[in-house]
Amino acid sequence: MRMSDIAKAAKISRQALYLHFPNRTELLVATTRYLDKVHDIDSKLVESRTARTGKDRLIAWVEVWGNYIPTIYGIAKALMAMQETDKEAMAAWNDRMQAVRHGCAAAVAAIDADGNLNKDLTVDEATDVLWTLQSVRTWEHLRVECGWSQQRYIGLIQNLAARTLLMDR
Amino acid sequence: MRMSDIAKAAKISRQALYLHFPNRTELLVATTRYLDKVHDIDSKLVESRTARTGKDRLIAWVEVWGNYIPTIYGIAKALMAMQETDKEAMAAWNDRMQAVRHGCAAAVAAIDADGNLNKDLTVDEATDVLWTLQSVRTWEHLRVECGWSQQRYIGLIQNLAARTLLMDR
DNA sequence: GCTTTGCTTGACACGGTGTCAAGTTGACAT
DNA sequence: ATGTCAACTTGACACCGTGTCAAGCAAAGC
Repeated sequence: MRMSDIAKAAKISRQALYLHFPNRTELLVATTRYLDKVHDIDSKLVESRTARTGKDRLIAWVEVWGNYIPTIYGIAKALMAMQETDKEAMAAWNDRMQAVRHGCAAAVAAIDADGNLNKDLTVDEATDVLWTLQSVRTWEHLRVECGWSQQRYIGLIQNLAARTLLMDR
Repeated sequence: MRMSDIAKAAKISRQALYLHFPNRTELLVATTRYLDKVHDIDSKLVESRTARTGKDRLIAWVEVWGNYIPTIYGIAKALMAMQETDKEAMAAWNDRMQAVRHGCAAAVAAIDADGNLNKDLTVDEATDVLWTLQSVRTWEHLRVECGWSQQRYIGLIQNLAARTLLMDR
């Protein structure tokens, strides 16, 4: 997606884009912010925190974030591609991914509070594992490379996360 | 890594590079082939197949491939970055990743032959899951983003793969 | 001594980003 | 109706990295 493509789609000149956004990176970042607002992701995340047990919360969290990935995937891919060259893009993307990590940490904390966390893992390790399983790259691999359905993806990650993070049943 | 950087490192002119490789993609692809040859990855993979049980084979396979990732990571990253724009780079990378998938499939088949495969998963699903856990992106996420050591990474993936693919103990 | 091979220098086209200058258009106030 | 301002347009250009082309050089092999 070049600036000229975006301009064409918006039916303005390429130069007019630069009147609104200083550069490509800021345009992409602004778009993610806009998507977050439109889809009201924050309130959905809060909902996932109302679950009673840590396990339920984990399942809910995986579903909420996992189902949000498809809506941001296009932008996410573009932003990830710019990370190598653009420091600002990197910072913006890392910032958003840290927010996801906090979601993971909250779910892990809830499990731990139940005394239900797999004893092989520290809280930090468990958070990293969940964060990795929930990453856009993992979603991309299963959905795009492996051709899985969204439903199957969600089900697998829930299963994987439960098996890995919860104490042996 | 620009062509001029590579030329400088090789102490030849940028143009001389084009006398040896038609373009950047082919240079990168040739480098992966060279690395495979130098590190003799094939024979290492064969070794991992001598393990007696499916589980042992899984553990060995995760270790062999997981420890090879660091040596190809630089090239892999460059090749992955070109996938969006360059069809040839995409084909080359996919080809190599299919080889990894075959390794995953072999390990899963060995587990299945032992009658030890998690009944929630088909052979194909199990292969996809292992392939995802073993992907360069997952390695990158844990080692670079999360700052894990190589040893911890290997241990986790072995643990995760065993917990997910093997029948409940 | 002549040819071939592998390299060099230097120039240039192309595509994409970002910048700059000058001109157009329509809304609004006076 | 006139002036002003904001939003936009067109068109040009610099920069960077890839890939191409031409001409020249230097050492090896016959």
